[in-house]
Amino acid sequence: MSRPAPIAAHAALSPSPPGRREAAKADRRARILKAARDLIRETGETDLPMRRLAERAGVSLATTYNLFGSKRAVVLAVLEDERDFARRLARLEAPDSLSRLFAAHDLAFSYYAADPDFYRALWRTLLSSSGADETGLASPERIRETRAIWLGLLERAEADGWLAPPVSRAALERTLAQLSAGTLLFWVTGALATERLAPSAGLGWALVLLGCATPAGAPIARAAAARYRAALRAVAAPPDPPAELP
Amino acid sequence: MSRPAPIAAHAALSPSPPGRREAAKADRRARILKAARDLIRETGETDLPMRRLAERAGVSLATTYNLFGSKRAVVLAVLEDERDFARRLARLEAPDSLSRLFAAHDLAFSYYAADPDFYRALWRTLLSSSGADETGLASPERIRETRAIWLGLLERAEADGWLAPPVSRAALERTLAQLSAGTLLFWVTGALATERLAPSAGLGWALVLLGCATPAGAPIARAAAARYRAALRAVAAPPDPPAELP
DNA sequence: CTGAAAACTGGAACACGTTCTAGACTTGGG
DNA sequence: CCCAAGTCTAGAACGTGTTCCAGTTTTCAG
Repeated sequence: MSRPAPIAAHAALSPSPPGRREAAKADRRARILKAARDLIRETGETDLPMRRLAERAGVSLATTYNLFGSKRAVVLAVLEDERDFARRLARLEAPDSLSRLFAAHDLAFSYYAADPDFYRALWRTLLSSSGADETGLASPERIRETRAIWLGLLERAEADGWLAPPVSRAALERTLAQLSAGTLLFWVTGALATERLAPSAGLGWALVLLGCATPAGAPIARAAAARYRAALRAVAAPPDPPAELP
Repeated sequence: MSRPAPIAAHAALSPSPPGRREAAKADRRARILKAARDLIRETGETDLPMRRLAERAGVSLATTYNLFGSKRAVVLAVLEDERDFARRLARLEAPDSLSRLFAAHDLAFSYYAADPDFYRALWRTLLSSSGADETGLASPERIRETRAIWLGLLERAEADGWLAPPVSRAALERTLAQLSAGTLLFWVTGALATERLAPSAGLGWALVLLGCATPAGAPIARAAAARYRAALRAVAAPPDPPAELP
């Protein structure tokens, strides 16, 4: 009647039943993910067709749909595998907890600048099939995990006396997330050049945090805003409003 | 089997070449747009299939692709037809030019609250095909037009001494646009309930504008933030796990 | 009035995501 | 060792958006 529930991401970690069957399954999963990464990296802008993906992974098309439930799930898994944000954040140094917030932001967006075509293709595919099921833009675990990271950074900056937001910390985090998402959306749809992506998002963050800063924190936020503005000015070329009307 | 000939009644609206050919073309365009509106409104969540759209409009499938270039273009035209934002903005009253900015924001988002399913389906379709060509999320004219409106409102608030942004007015406008887009994206992907859409976006605006406010303007922005926060609290139940990006 | 250009029409075709079925294979328990 | 359950495979099928073609109708110009 119904397809067996797709295996949860990172299921290969469960150590309980080593069984040969599970091992083979995990291997197939890994092969599919690798094939997806390679295909996107090779074809650049093209979005990976499922049939070619299965062929490349040495696996049947039906198997791909058995292991992941949809193309969306494959891309999501690739995207979540690709980033070790938490680890790199841990060894990130900053003069104070407010600057650390901006440093974390820069780190988060550095991935896109490092491999724009790859991530653009990924996000494009993700957006293209966002309406099918009710799933959002990331897996629930990843969302919870990421939120916790940002909330922790905000809490620290607040405790250190840099921030005194007029709204709840959760609401502030949400605003920052929406700002990032919107900037990313502009970038994915071609309304924002890659070199302007991180500064543009950072400028938004600086303005929001400036609105939440204590008198002590305000200069730091203002300095961040100035820094991002300078970065934007350095690539001042008009960000090509997409051409149409033939 | 012959289809009734296209009616050419009172088609003398176009100024330059009234020609019967152009009139018939415009009539077909209008029929297609009306069919699209009706189909989305009826089927709700379903995205309109092009074949049924053509059939409903009494037009061949090929004709639809001749007049609009793609499904995306049809949806875009529907979306831009549906809104008379500029006109309603003109007769919008507010105690001061900063409050007027918030009132304009509320007006912009009121459309979505009034007909959520319709607009959600529209945006979903728009996002689904955003990667095909290089076009962004709106037509260039519409983008220019809308930007001009917001820039005008910001300029007025600045001239009246409510705002003193540490960045250019254009950058501020861009930040607000990205914030709105991100909030809208969360809503479209189901990460944000309809009742929380406008307050959530408004809260972001309030925080950003608070960061750009003069001492005179700060209380107004803070009051707006409090108002949006109250609205959010009124529908406090977090309906679904929030999506998050970076 | 006549011919040519323009626009529309029906229909086939392609590539895609997704689902389904029937058969073949592997694995693990008895 | 053997069998039942689980899994994979090949392939067809459906509904998409989009393109293309041949044939027909409609309009406009001379």
